[in-house]
Amino acid sequence: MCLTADTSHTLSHPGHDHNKCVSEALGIAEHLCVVRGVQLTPIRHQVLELIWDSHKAVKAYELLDRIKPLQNAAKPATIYRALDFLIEQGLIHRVESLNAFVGCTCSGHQHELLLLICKHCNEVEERPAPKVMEALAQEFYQAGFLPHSKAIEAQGICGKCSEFSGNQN
Amino acid sequence: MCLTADTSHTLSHPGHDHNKCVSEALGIAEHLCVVRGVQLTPIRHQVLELIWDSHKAVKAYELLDRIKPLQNAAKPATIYRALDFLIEQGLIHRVESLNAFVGCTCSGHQHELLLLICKHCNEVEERPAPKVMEALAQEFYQAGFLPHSKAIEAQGICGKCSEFSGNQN
DNA sequence: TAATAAATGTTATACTATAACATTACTTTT
DNA sequence: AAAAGTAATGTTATAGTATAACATTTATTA
Repeated sequence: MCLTADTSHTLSHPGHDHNKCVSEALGIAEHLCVVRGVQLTPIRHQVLELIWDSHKAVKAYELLDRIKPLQNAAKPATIYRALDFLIEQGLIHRVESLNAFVGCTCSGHQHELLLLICKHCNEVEERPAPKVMEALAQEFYQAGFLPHSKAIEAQGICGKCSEFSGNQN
Repeated sequence: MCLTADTSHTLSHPGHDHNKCVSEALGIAEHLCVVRGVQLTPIRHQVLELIWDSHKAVKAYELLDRIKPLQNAAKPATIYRALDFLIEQGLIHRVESLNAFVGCTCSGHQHELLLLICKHCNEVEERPAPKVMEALAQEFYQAGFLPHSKAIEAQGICGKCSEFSGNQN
């Protein structure tokens, strides 16, 4: 996980075993919560699982609809509280330019990454992008700016989708 | 304008003449619209002026409230249409992490910049950050990603504010 | 067990944004 | 100048995103 160039685990490539993605992500989440002494309650676990249903960014109200069969009493606050928790713990990202949420494959490591958002397949790829982060740090220093949080997002067409449209369209 | 390290025109420093900021920004906007053959109508001009009232990011409904004395019939669509136009023309930025809008000091030059958002004074500083952009381009290339638009934002404490809190608190 | 803190339930509401269609104003063509 | 077409605005309604505030329940600690 978190290798700069190898995206085999972060995007749903043809040969990609998504069950493995999910079980890895949930396993790491469970472990981190135990270590940190915070509670990955059933609701929080379910929301995380629903987010990990795909590599696409998911909307809060979509999660609400999808959790209702499991949690009859679910209301917006139910979802937003779970999302707040998961973000705090670095288990998911908020995609600012979409008002949506996506699972984090680097939980426990670096928290702020470059997010590549494909407009075609809607999947979001995380990249640690160390050179970008370094250049940003320099820029902050020059500006005398003390960063608390970053959002570095690009929308466009991912490699997979541009291959298809390039070759077949 | 658009100098990497000189922020004298982009942030309201003590010795900052904001009238000059505004008249420059409006002058450039008027000129660009003429050159491009697009209409900077009274509503669009007023919205741009309201945004330039400060270097802070402004919310759409705040603009709506503030334009009502001038445009009695103003409704949400009035504002959002004007905002869409101004963004298209590169005259303002949408700050994704705030759902808010800020004047662009680099209109006509580079459109996608690093935005430094101060949580204390709420001002937004634009920086071209060429090294960041270069590193991003490399990263896109490595990922096989074709970017259409970027949002590169940091929230934190700006130089001005950290000086004050550092020295006086 | 009592006290405290954490999480969830519940109602209400605030805030952000767009769709859809009517009307007006401006341009271009005839 | 009249007609046709395009761009901008008016207007109503509604969809979508998010939080506040207070009640209740569950878990933790003293």
